[in-house]
Amino acid sequence: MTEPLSRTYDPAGIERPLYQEWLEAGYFGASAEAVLEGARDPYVIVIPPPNVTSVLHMGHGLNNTLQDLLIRWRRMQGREALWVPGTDHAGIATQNVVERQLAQEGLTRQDLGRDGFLRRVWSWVDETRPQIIRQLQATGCSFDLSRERFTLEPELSRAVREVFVQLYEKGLIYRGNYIINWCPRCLTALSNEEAESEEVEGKLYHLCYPVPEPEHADRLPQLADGRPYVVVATTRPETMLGDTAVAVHPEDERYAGLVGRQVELPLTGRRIPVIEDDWVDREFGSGAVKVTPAHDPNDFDIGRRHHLQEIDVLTPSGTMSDAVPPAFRGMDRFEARQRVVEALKEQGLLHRVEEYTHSVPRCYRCDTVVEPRLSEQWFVRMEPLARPALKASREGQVRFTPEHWRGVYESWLENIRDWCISRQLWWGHRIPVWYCQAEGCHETIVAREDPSSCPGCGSGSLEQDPDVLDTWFSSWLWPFSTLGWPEDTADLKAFYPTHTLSTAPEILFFWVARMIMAGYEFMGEAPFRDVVLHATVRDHHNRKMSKSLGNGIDPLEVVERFGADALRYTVVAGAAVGTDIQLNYENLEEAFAPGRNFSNKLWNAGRFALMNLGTESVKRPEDVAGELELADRWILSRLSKTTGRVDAALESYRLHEVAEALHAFFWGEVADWYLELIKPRMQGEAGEGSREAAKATLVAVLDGVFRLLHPIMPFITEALWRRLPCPGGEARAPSLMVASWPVPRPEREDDDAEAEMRALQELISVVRGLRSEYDVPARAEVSVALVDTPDVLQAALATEERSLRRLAGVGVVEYAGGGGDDGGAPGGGRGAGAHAVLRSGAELFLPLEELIDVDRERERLRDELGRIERLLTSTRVRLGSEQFVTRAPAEVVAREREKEGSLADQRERLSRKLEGLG
RNA sequence: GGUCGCGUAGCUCAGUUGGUUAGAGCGCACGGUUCACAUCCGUGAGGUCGUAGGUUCGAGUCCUACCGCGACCA
Repeated sequence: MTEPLSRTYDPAGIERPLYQEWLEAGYFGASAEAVLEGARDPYVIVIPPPNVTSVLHMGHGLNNTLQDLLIRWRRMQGREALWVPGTDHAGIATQNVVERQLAQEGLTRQDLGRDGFLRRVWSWVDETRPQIIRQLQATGCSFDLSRERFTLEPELSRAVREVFVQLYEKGLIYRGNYIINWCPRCLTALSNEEAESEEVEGKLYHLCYPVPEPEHADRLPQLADGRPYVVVATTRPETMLGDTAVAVHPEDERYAGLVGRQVELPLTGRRIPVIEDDWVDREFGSGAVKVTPAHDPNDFDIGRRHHLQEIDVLTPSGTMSDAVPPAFRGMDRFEARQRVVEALKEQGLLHRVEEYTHSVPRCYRCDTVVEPRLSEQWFVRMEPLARPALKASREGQVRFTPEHWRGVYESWLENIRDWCISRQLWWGHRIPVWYCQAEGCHETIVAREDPSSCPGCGSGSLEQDPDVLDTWFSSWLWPFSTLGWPEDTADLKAFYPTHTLSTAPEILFFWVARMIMAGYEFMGEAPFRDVVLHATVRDHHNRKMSKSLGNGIDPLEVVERFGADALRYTVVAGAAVGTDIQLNYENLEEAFAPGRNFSNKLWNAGRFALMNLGTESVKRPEDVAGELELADRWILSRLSKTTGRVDAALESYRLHEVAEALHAFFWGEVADWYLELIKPRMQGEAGEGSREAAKATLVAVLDGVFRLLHPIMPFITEALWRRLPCPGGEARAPSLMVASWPVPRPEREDDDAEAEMRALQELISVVRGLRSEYDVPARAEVSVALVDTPDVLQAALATEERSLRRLAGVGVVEYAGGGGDDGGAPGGGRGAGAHAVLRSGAELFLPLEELIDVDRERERLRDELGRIERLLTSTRVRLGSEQFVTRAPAEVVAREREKEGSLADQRERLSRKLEGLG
């Protein structure tokens, strides 16, 4: 690709061919041999596998940009960089999507049967998987496609089965009847993490349970018919049909006589015991609690402690079961709620109803209200797995960015609960458990290979557990299953443990914590060193982007309209550590303006530079050291310092700072100043030596800044970089992707040059400001007179006076020694004009006889004087304090004294000028 | 209810261990287009850094309380 650069920036035109070229050149691939032979240090990231259900959203756009940035940076540093791509089978979500498709054809999954349904899902997934990879590629992802993985492929399924069997054999997997979260729409159990709580304004119903033996209840209130009663409160009145006790605190005197007696459970004709349990909060409501062991986790615990009956009043689809009185059977749970309340009211047993804000758990895949429900499921005992994962964080083997997530992670592990891993779905890893069907044999077989007969009785009549495993039960193995585990592969040896995991904070528990546990359990060490929790992408109303709100942004549309580089730059620059990123989905032009504008600037400035450089050979700055001018020394110094800053920011994952530093350098220094300063030199107006020095410097600077920018904006930088002339005809890497990462060059850092340039920039800016202030016509030249020009500025002007003329529209420049009577207005400046005092101390006068408004000038100078005086006062107050002088570091005091001197001088000069105006 | 985070320019946000005259992008206003770029150039307006105390020679930065917002866990 070396045809001439197009006049306007055309992202599609450069991105597609470049990506193809990189792919074919094999730059994305990593070699295990290179690592095992000790030739290179590995740097490894495994992708958080996108769900096969989803088209890419901006969360992916952001996260994969961050990963690609890190991978490209480390690759350029010479590390053997491996980024493992892949996708996740996403059990519930995928099954839901395909079932919805079937529904449109009037079919259910039962119509197709298990095998037929799975074939259908596979054929759909076979389309979406490559689609997702293609979408990621469009954003420039440089992952190693030869290592692409899918959680449900045979190799990874083998890892899942191995893990299940190992944990079962260690006694860490068990099956039992416990309270789980049940989605009545998906008809499956969910883990606690999959039931997402949402605050709602609901109601708290206070119900009356009559006490049939009044002699023990003299402290209780009485119903109209004289019966005493106990009040219990609930947000789910329909569950009262499954109550099997009322619990009170053992030390609650109000109910002392009642413990061990019974109360009537309304509507059911049942009587239930009053029990005592420490768990009850005496302060909450009446202090008495209804206990529904089959439908509430806390009640379940109480129930087990007191051996209470567990009555399941719901069917799997959320209707009332046969365990309730006939009047309610078959009724939907929410209708039953109303009917129970009405019935209680009729009987005078509804004490009161209060507005109440509480949280309601919903299914994270379909948003249906989840029911806590007693059910027989498979669980992982988590406490032993959590211990090393907790230690890893406490001792720093695993680090979090931003750091505060560490606390969130640790507190989750400290209060870990067992993990319900069975799902009543078809799409997923089938649980490797078989039950012997032979008469009298109750053998349960857990096996790596499908068994053909029962090891207990020899019967061939085996039935496999119909359920599948939680999707996360495969995802938690991802960092090593993708590398070939349980085989002891070269990849595993070379690339495990990985280095950085970048993901969204919302899956810290679901995924990150469990991966760390699995890493220690099966590999003996953490799966990665650094966990980067990135920003959440929100819309301009600060709402999370979601499909249901319709406020999402399609990254592909952004890539098509503005380019992958623009997308990447925008999200990197927008996502500061620890903050969210806001993007307006209704106005993509505005939302992606930062990246779009910067891409365009890079293109145009780069194209301009290349045009000027032409095709002649160039030298290295070191080869023309004697010819380097102020601007050259300055920009080389700035490049070195920017390189150091970018490096430090990358090392500590302050990625937005990388973008910011490079934007400020390229646009604010290279394009706005350096390119402007060297325009005449490039034309040869200052002689051949000057031209060569400018060219050598320009090439060195562009080479450096393109390398530094490449991880963020790989396409534009590559397109421009490969057209740069090679200094001294040296060989250059075939692609910027595999060019070396720049290091700071301390020998090029030049504080004098920087100070001189600062003085020159200030002068030019002030002249421009005064021109603008007094509406000097754009093309009119002004004269300037300078008094008491300090050395730095003098030095700058000695070589750059022509730049002052050109960049500030200045004709005549006069210098004067200052002091004396002609004070603020030397030489031709005796008439009216604009005055300024520079920070460096120089006085500036612009004769503007026709344009000047003396009153306005006076006011302007007074404002400036006021500002300087305020600063001077605060500086003097500080310096006047002996405490400050003695206690503050000498360096700070010196700086303060210097400031005082400069401010006092500025004040002096400004007041003289004011007096001069009369 | 518990834990944590956040309140800096009209908007979105930087501001690394307390120490240059508090910054950027977007937006806005004014001026500018023959030769890199109007996705641009130049200039400018706009901030008592949520409120009140405290620690300190010195606080946007540390501490406490309060107000407002958010997240996670119950």
